[in-house]
Parts: sequence; C-alpha cells; structure tokens
Amino acid sequence: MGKRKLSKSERHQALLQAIENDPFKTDEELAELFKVSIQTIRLDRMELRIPEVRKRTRQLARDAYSKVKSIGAVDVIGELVDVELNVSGKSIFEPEAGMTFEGNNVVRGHFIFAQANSLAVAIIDAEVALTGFSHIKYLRPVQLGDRMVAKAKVERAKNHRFFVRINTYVEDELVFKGKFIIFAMDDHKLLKERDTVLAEEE
Amino acid sequence: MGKRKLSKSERHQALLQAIENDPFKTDEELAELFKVSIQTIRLDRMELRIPEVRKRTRQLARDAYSKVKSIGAVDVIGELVDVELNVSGKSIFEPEAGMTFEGNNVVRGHFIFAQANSLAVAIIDAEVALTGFSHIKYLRPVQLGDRMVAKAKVERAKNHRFFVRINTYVEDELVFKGKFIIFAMDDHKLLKERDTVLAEEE
DNA sequence: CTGTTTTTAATACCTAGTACTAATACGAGC
DNA sequence: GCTCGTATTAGTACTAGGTATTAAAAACAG
Repeated sequence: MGKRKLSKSERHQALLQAIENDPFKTDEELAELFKVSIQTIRLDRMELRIPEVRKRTRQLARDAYSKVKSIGAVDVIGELVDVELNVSGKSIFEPEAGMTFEGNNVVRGHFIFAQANSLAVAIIDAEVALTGFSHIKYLRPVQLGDRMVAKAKVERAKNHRFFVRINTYVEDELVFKGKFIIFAMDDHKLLKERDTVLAEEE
Repeated sequence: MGKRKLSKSERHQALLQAIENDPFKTDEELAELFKVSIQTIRLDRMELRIPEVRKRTRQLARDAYSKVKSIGAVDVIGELVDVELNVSGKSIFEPEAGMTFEGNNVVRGHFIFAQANSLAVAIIDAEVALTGFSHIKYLRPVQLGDRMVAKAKVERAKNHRFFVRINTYVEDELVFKGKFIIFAMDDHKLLKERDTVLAEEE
C-alpha cells in the first residue's frame, strides 16, 4: 500500500479518514501509522480541529448514550428548496451553536448526516420512508457559520425502493457524500402500532 | 432527599445506581455527591470492580461504535429450558471470557440484556419477532463464572404484541429485571427485502 | 543560498486516574 | 472508660495521553 511520503495536505486527508474509521487511535498510534513524530500529529489535529482521543471517545459515548442517535426521529434538518418529487431536491442548512464539538467550531458529523438523510427522505413521495444507507463519506470538516447545501438525485427506483445520491457542499466545495436507499411504505401500520404501544407503556 | 449518612453497603448500592445512570461522573464528582473523600470512592470502585471513568466511557463508545448493539441480530444467548410457548420460559447462560470488562471479571451489561432478550423472543411463537423494551434494571454486577438463570413470563398478549417480564438470577439473587414488548410478525417480507437490497449494494 | 514552511524536540503542566502506605475516626463489645 | 477491627481519609510516587509553548533542525522553493 501507499508507501511514499505524504505531503502535509495528503496526510491531513488521510488523517481525517483514519480517525473517521477508527476514532480510538491515540496520537502515538497515528504517528506510527504515518511515520511522523507525535508532534506533527498534534499539529495536524490542531489545524484540522480534531480533539484528542479521550474527547473523541467521550463524545461518541455521549452521543450513543443520550440517544441523540435517534437521528431518524429528527423531523427535517435544513430548509427544502427545489424539490421535484422522486427525482431530485436541494436543501440548505446553517448549523447553530450546540451542534459543534466542545470548544471548537467544527460541526458534529451527525448533523451533516441528518441533513442528507432528511433530504433523501423528503424527496420521496411516500407516507412513511425507512432509510438504509451506505458509502457515507465526510470529506472536510464543516465550521459553524458554514452554509451547507445538500443536493439529492434519485438514481434508481425499483418497486418501492429508491436509490438516492446526496452531495453536500460548502461554498461549492464537497464536504460530504452518501448513497441512501429509501424504502417507501404504504403499509406502515406496524411501525405506527409499535410507537403507540411503547408510548402507552409510559 | 436522603441526607443521613449512608452505610458502606448502602453507598455501594447508590454508587452502582449513580454510575448506571450517569457513567460519565468522575471520582471527584462522585465523592462530592456522597460527601466522602475521593479515596473512599476509589476503594468502593475497587470492591465493586467498577472501572475508572475513562475506561467506562471508552467501553460505551466502543459498544456503540462496533454496533455490537445489533443485539437483535444475536441468535440466542443462553440455553433454553422449560419453554411453554406464549406463556413462560427459562434460560441458563454462563458468560465466557471476552464478555467482561477489560481486566476485571464483571460481565458487560449487554450480554445480560442479550440473554433476557433472546429468551423473551424465543418463547413467543412467531416467525419474526421485533423487540421494544422498557424498564430495564441491572441490579448487581455479574461475575465471570456466575451462572445466570433468566425467567420469563408473558404478562399480557394483545393482537400480536406480547408483554414479557424477565428476571435474571445468580444463585437466587436477582441481578437483572426488565419488561419487554415483543411484536410477532407473520408478514416479514419488508425486513427481508431490506436486507437483500443492502447486500446487493455491496 | 537564503527565506519560508514543515517537522521534530524539549519542557512544564494537566486530568483522572493506579498502587501503595500510613494515619485517623468510628462503632461494638467488654 | 478502653480496645479491637473496620471504615475512612491522607499522602506520595507513578502513569497515559494529552495541552501549550519555545526552540531548533530539516525540507523545499525560488
């Protein structure tokens, strides 16, 4: 695999990736991985505003714990513009304070995800939609104050399944991309019933 | 609320509770909470085999991340004995190494949960069962080598919803209790379809 | 070859602990 | 009262995984 020495910006990209798919790595491990000193990794993290491993994992734990993970339950994140049902759509979202990591101004990934997810669901003409997803990629960190534009395109539709591609941009720079599979359901009695039962059980 | 000084064992109980519903508390915060010194808290944690806050949260993060939380996907945890379909059941489970927290021998909660969940699902006579749950309580830590006996009783059944109470014991001492709601479904085409589609999308 | 950027090094400090030793307080029985 | 044993608190040395800062060395670009 890639052995030649990476440039700073290449390393930054690789670092974002590496931490994305294993947030538990310490600076020491990352330094070994990229064959640079620990200090270099720390500088990189500063520039990329990536918090230390303990804060990263604490945040992960908190997210999971406080069930903010009920992303599916969020109504709509972002303002819808240009919706052509079952074909394409666009949404604009400006993250607010409280959506960032402690201290710095980098927007937490699941809000970016949530905007994309909301849009994917919104453009499908169905009463109830379930999402499956794959090939999600966060390309650059998004800052507080950035204006996120998500664009959706339905690539295929088969039976009641829609394959939707979402690209999210900040000032024409791609920050996120993902493929979503939306299941449109008419018969949604089951889900509704489940919710009401859970509610009735206090 | 409870102001009088707690005895050691009372404090131990309270400590388990406190950490259960906020695993992010540091020893310092716990010490303030119980009006004892940090050292006392540390001694308590030792005795109860509760790891430090950083390990607790790292574990939480890992659990959430590695989606071992796909507990629903686990086939069956524990050996079924005495099953009377749609009425009651019992299962026996002896946790193995690897199901404990790093270092000490305390069994991780989701295995206890998984046994209960498995049993609840198993005693319901249906092709596919979805679980909703509530009122879960871990009462005492379970050690490696403990033999966990889970007992299930169907309390109510309405339409295709079953309300199941599970109590888990170690040597006749209650270690876990929970109420589960099981949704029995005949028409499980949707779920199956969802899986095959996700698989076909590599 | 000089100037700038990038990388590495070195140091002091921080949090939230472990591991250990030692001193003190508290209650029960006599 | 005093004494024994448990419970609690105190104190010290050490650890991981950092932050923050200053300074030196290396790499590269014109």
